[in-house]
Amino acid sequence: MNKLSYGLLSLLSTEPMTGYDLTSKINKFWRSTHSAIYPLLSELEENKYVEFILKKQDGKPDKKIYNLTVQGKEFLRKWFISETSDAVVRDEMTLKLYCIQYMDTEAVEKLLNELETRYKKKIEVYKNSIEKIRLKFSENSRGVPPFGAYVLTQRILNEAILDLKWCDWIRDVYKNNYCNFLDQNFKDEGR
Amino acid sequence: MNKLSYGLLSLLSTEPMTGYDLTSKINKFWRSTHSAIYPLLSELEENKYVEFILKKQDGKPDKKIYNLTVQGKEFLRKWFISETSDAVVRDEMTLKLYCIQYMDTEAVEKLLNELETRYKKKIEVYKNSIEKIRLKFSENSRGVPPFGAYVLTQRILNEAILDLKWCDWIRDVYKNNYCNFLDQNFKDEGR
DNA sequence: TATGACATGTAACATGTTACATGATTCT
DNA sequence: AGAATCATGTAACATGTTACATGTCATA
Repeated sequence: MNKLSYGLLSLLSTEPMTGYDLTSKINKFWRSTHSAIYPLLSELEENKYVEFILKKQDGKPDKKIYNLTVQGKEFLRKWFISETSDAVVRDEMTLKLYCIQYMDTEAVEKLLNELETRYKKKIEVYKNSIEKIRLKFSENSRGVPPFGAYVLTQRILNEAILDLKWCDWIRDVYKNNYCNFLDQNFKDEGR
Repeated sequence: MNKLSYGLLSLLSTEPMTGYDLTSKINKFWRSTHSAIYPLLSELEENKYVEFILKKQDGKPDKKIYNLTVQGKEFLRKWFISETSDAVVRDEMTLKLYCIQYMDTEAVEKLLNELETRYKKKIEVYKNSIEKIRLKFSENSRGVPPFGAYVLTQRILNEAILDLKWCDWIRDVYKNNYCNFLDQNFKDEGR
């Protein structure tokens, strides 16, 4: 089983959704595209872990609203308590920073500015996401509270805030002639 | 060009290395395996971005010690100042946490314990890595100081420390009957 | 009038992982 | 005695990305 398939079941445990919805929701936590998701949904359906009801629309293609089956729920539970595999992280930024001392100051400045802009934007986006979850839940308290999405969004926000501080730290150490960088510890004062 | 290829050039900018060395070093920041790296190294060599000298050994296969060429250095610089693509993150843990409110307390406890153990171990490992960099540099000050590896290692350590606090926070909110989770903000007191 | 959201799907290509293959030396 | 480290490589398979394909409606 593809890990992404479990992810789809996981999202469907909170509410019935279309492949389109799944694509946009899962992308906040797990990089993927609709081209990967639609075939997996078909496979899950063949294996009777999900089923869908067709909702006819005009103008747009008909919607397939997927839902977990009983087998899907059992399957989800088994996976949940099974061993969790390590995170796969591939961030081009890290590859670039590895050769930072090989590059001239101008190039380094450019990269650090790019990173800071990125993290600032991320912080804004995910702060808004949390606000949205808050609002949605206080508006209509029926339905299951999106606890999973909430804690995961909070994690991404935490990380982005920390990364921004880290950028600042790098700039400091770099400016202080990084040859004595070992004397300059990272200090996180919290928030 | 494959991103990983740039990563190999980036590592080689700090010192000449074998494919074996590259595999172990890059894996701290970018998930990959030797089966992907060796073919890319051959490709880089064909394109004259790297060259190697053969070091004969007995018992073990001969070593190929790779080094950047002038073209490789130019190529590295161009990449460094080009736009950086977004990080690809795929962490099974996040997929599991999404359906946390769907699972029973026992299963949730099991997962949170697993995560905490993992983060604690990571913190230890990367604290040691930083110590090693420190020691290595204070011992022999010849050679380029590994500034890139240092700041990247620090970042991973930061993240693991934060994730551990985050786990703690989740447990708190979860125990307090997570239905009113929206009143419970994550607070990072720093360290 | 062009872009983006909605909505589903396939095909071609690129990339990544696991297993196969070999084999000495050192540590537990 | 068995596992880990060193050291390189290939083959088969799994997975992921980009481009192709279609078409309406709302917004800028």
